[in-house]
Amino acid sequence: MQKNKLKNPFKSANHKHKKCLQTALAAAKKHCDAFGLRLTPIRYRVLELVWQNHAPVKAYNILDQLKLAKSSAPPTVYRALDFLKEEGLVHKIESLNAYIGCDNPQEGHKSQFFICDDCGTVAEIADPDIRYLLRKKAHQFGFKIKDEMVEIKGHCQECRGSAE
Amino acid sequence: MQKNKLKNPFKSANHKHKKCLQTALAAAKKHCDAFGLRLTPIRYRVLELVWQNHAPVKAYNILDQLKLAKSSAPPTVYRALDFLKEEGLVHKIESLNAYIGCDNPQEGHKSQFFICDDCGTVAEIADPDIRYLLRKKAHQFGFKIKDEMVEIKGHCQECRGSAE
DNA sequence: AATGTTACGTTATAATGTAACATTTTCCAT
DNA sequence: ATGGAAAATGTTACATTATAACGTAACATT
Ligand SMILES: [Zn+2]
Ligand SMILES: [Zn+2]
Ligand SMILES: [Zn+2]
Ligand SMILES: [Zn+2]
Repeated sequence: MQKNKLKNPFKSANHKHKKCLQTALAAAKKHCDAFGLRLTPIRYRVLELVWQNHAPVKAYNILDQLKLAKSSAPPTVYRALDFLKEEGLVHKIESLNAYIGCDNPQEGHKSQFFICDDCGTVAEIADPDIRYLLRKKAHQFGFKIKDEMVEIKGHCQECRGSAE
Repeated sequence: MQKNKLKNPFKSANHKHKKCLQTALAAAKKHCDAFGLRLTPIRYRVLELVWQNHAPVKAYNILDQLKLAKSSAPPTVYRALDFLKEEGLVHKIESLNAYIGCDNPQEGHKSQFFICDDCGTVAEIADPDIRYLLRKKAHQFGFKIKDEMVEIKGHCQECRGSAE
């Protein structure tokens, strides 16, 4: 197993989040342009709302915020989320029924999530060692992997520090 | 990384499932006896229904089957499931919102699940290599793991064989 | 018997997610 | 440019999953 260097994927509490948001929105535009996909106003707005921070956002929370501008119904949100998921621009955190923006849409969509139970922040990593090991294990009993969900709950470094 | 031998954790389609059921129920009784816990008729019945096969069972499916005997409501099922989860006798498959009996309640409750999209069968493994790797990765950025969800979707050996 | 504790019953409702169909907008070939 | 197909959105209704709140029953301890 090779050494894959891993810097802390958690964002510090005082990072400049506006930059995260802008980067994500720009990357989404670029992605959709490149593939001839339509990042419509609704989709763009939903993506923006998913990216309001690094904690997962619930579909009905997004819906409430859409309603502030104009009357909307659940399918509006779920359609936009489905599109964004499909394109790897957001991920669903299954254990929370909530959605989070993808850091790195271009590099494939199989990631692992570390979720801080204290601050709610989620860190996404796409670690080749983990994926390799899962594939190796699956191979041992003839299982062919199509999709992977790895969601790890616990306490992030910042929250552990401040808890003492 | 040591070699952990891994036999196929999937049950073949024609295995003697009555035995799985009996073993699980006996293990549950033993566990509850040992810890002074009450495996009441409702809890026992719900466990039995969770174990009707090796595919995850939905709460409202269990509820429907309880209703055949007597009028029941959602809290009845969810309370029983909560108890059984707490004791590691069943697991919730988060990506399916469904429940499955635990093969091996005594050895801790952190497992990985391999889910066949074709036959619905779920295999549970408790692989130390996977857990070790996740802990190692988490440690690299100061994350303290409290809970782990690893749910892998794909096609089991039997279904792959018959698909050709 | 009185008390505390755990489990269960019951009703209502919250939270999450889809089906189905009508309407509008966009795209693109003529 | 323009008509028709395809894609996206609007709208209503509904399905599914889960919990809150409150009361009662069963069981154990004193
Ligand atoms: Zn940020
Ligand atoms: Zn934290
Ligand atoms: Zn079996
Ligand atoms: Zn299968």
